[in-house]
Amino acid sequence: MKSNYSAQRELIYRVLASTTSHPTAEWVWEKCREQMPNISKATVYRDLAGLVASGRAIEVSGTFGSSRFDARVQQHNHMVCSVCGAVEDSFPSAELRLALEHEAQEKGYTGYGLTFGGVCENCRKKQNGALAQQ
Amino acid sequence: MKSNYSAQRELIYRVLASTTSHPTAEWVWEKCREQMPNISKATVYRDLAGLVASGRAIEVSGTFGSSRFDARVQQHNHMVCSVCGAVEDSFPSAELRLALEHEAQEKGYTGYGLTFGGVCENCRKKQNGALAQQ
DNA sequence: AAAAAATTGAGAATAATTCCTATTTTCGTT
DNA sequence: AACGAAAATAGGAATTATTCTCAATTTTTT
Repeated sequence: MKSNYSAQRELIYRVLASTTSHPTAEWVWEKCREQMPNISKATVYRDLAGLVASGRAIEVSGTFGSSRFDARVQQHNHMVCSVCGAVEDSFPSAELRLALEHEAQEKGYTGYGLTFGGVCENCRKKQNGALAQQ
Repeated sequence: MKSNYSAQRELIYRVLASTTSHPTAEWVWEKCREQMPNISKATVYRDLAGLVASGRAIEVSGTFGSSRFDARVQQHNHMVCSVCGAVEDSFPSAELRLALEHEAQEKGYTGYGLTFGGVCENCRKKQNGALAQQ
């Protein structure tokens, strides 16, 4: 039975769960080292990614390798394909846009970025193909 | 009069504005080189940042140096301070949360990340202090 | 056209993250 | 409680993304 246990993984989770400060991987590593002096940085990165993949943690405003730019500054949202990383535009319903603007105004924020996760059409096709072959 | 002009800056903007593909800085650089073979990568990074700063472009789902993690996986949003980069939690109104979930379901998305931009309390205090001194 | 200011190119430097692989740990089986 | 296969780790090298430095060039002002 695959239990996925290791002392490192548990420590990393405990450290992350002990704070609400949205720490970086580096910070988690430093904290972990206080209790396990030669835990490797690679392990921290690997296990944090695993926690995210398994839904036990989230990555705030995920980066996808490099920054992406867009000259169309009118407000619109994005969808990042969780399979291939492609970024697509996503245009919100009027209802959603109003709710977002209302929230921002109410709380004194100056702007927002909304990024949905999903699977792009290309990858969806491939997945269906793969499923059909099994 | 500061016109902020340079042939490189204009080319970089034209290249960015010519696509809807949310390119990386690297991609913009490659495209620019087709027309200006020894434009420097540093210039592209610098000028893209300038375009973002001046509102002529946006950075999709902004990264702030390093990835940030959070073990509290219940849905909540974030606010990134545009002055110091601090990440705070932001809890949406019921209205907004419903609108977001509705949109995601409607479009077949699997999740979303909403990050507001703003100025955290700390920096707001400092700004006010700075203003008062002028 | 000269002086001043702003911007650039090129590569070095830094930062963040991933890769490599020999070694160690885990865990079901004996 | 030892065995062995599979999974995970440490540590450092490698890679990737981005920023920095500064002399040279371009643009703007005079």
